[in-house]
Amino acid sequence: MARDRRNGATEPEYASMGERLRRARQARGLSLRGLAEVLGVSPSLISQVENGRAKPSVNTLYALANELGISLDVLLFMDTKPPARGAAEAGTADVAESLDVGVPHDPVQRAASRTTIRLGSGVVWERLTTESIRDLDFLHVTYEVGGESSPADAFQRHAGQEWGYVLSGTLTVRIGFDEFLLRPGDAISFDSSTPHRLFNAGDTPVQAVWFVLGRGSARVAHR
Amino acid sequence: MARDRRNGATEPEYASMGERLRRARQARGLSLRGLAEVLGVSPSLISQVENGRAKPSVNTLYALANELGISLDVLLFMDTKPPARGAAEAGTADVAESLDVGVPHDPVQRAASRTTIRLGSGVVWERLTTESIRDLDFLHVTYEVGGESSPADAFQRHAGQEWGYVLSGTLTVRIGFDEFLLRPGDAISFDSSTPHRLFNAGDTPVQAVWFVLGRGSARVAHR
DNA sequence: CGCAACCGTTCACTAATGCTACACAGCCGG
DNA sequence: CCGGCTGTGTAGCATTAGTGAACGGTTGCG
Repeated sequence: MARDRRNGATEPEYASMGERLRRARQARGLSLRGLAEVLGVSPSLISQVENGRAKPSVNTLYALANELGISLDVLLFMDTKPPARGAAEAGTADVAESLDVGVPHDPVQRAASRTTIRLGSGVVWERLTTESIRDLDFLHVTYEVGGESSPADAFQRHAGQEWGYVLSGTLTVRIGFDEFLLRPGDAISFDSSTPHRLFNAGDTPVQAVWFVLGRGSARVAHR
Repeated sequence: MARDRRNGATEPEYASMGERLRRARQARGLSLRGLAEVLGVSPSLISQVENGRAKPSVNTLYALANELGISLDVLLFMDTKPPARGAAEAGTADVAESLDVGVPHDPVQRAASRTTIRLGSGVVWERLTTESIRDLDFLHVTYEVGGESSPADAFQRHAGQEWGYVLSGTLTVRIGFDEFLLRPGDAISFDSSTPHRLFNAGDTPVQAVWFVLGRGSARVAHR
């Protein structure tokens, strides 16, 4: 009979799912009873689910994911998912842990009063934080028409990872041997150690929000 | 005042979920009975699920998604269906798009195909990365008019730090006892362990890019 | 030191429902 | 007419998701 599965598990691993749920809940500072009341279920149910002793219904699982803002896919498929490459797994946890240095006095950086750096080749960086932070850049970037992060024959390569979101214009990104065209609303994330080059091949300026992590040190030391 | 917290609001739309399932199955050329046998369930169950007459258990839903290679997020969260961009043929294009969820190693997250999570209180999260990453969220956030990250009397509090950039609308941010009004172009960064609450007190939706780091890593000390 | 108010965990019971079995209607080629 | 395929409804049973009360462990206050 074809009853047994060839593709391995047909059943989610409720144990690890419970752990992920627990961590998500605790990260939100929610108590077991508090979350239970919001969802309209009993606290014991959530406890049992988190400990893998009970399997929630789709309704409650949905509500759970919804309330905690967590993806159902990572919740259920985490173990069977293909491994992430590059930017994904590359020690973001370490970076995050060592980042607790320094909380800015003024959290708000107004659009009008940004610190601006004009780079040579048609690129403008505007800092989106009120003070500079070690190993972290939160930037508003403008690529003038023809602007480029580096000459056509020279690629950037540095430590860290970066994430970008294009506000307007069309930004061309080369990462390794791959080339991507980012239009407004598109986002990108990649490991900065992969040679990359960003330029504006369009006919309107490109504006984007950029987030660079761990640029300074080879690998942010932890602990 | 928050909306009804108890029941109702947090429930997947089984009707549209059934439609997506049906199209995914048909796109694979699977008959109802054929799929049923592979999964080890009865054909009538699948028929009922596809017609929204029955709610599957987590087990069968998982097996279903697994076998059809479809994402649980697009399956359950109703508004995850991205509008086809320049689609040639309606039916097949839709199905094809919803089926290629497993695109691996793509650094680019297109605006049209973001994974979307609709939170209860007028807040929509759209993931700006192609895969979910531990301890890191890169998000496009929408606060509907009156939308709020948490009820007026409940503040968020979790591990990590976050950075935000407002694209449009006016976002009110309360951090501890301070309140800030963010207009388009303004940015903010703060420690997530400080109680905070974000809401849209304006009369237009707020759109923002958000970056959260280390949400799941360390647990916040409890008082 | 109580005492209270939280926290999460356990366990037996039951109300709810996921699922099956079976019968049914429609369509096609022989 | 078949025999085989498609998907559909219904009745009912077996499973289980969910409850509520009790438990032990911390924390903080008077």
